[in-house]
Amino acid sequence: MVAGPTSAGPGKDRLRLWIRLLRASRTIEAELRERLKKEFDTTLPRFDVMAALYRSPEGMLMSDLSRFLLVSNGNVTGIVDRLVSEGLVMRARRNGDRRTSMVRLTEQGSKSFAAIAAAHENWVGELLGNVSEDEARQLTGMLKSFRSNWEGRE
Amino acid sequence: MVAGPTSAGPGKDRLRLWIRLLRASRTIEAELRERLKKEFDTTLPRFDVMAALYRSPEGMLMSDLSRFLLVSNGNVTGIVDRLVSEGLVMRARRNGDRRTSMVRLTEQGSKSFAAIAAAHENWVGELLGNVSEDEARQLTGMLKSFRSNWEGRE
DNA sequence: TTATAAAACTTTAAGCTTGAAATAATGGCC
DNA sequence: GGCCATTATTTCAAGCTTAAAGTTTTATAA
Repeated sequence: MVAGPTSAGPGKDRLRLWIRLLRASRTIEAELRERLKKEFDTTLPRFDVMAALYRSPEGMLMSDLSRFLLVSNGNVTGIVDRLVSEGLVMRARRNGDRRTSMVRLTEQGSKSFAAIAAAHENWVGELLGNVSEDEARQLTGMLKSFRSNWEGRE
Repeated sequence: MVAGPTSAGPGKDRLRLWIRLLRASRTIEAELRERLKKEFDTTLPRFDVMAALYRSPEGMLMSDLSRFLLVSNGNVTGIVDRLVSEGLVMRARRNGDRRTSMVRLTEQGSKSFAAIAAAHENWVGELLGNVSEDEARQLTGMLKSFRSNWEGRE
């Protein structure tokens, strides 16, 4: 979805907006992915999972992770598997329900993430450098405002 | 990159903006992907390639496609291979340079794309329904304005 | 010329991603 | 208790994606 509208007409402005939105996020995403790889030998999906877990020290269910990250269940399984094998994440069995397990960062994972997150924030600040903090707040508000349109869809 | 900032401080507003941008585009992208699959049995990457080719009836080089779509060379090879095997796209040998070939839509591909693109535009109009055309133009302008920051970075 | 570098692609290995099917455990309900 | 739907997760096949290595062709230039 990176190409432009193929003709003129009503509704084209929204299509243009969508295309710009997509190009912007893809460009930034590609740059962040590359830096995560080069500087920390990790990936964006791993970073995403660790970021989610960092916010929930008590842990998260696989389905929580999947819902929060907007990706499929099976996807999360694979990423968590790899993080576990790297010692950054652990699955804790639960007494109540043997179908589920709480996933949380190990101590090593938590330390590791804190370092990456700091760099990550600086990168984003740099990549969005010519958006003033005011503009950033304004844009964020606009994005928030039209979020309601698809909220709860997925 | 879907999680929120892990603490407060300067630069946080840009991080919040980035996270909202990413969530917005991922949500819309997921919805479009699902509809492309259900309604037309195709995928977003295929649609992207076809959209690019539709704009260039004379054809595009693989490297043009790759640059335009912001994806790697090898990636485009695979997608075009599949589109060729489906009869939607063709590689035309060139006399001048035997390393390259012009990739373009077949007649079937062109017809097929036109139908999908019409639906696609309606979907985007619907998903961004509560952004007025005015707001859309305004947001588009803002996104364009801070594009210069990473322009040409790739 | 004829090496040698550069350009355009393709191939490969590893990982990400989805949707669908399979497993396993739980929670009603008779 | 025993059946049955539901829930939570994993597995699977197919396709997407990248970076890096490999191939073929073209351009440079000594």
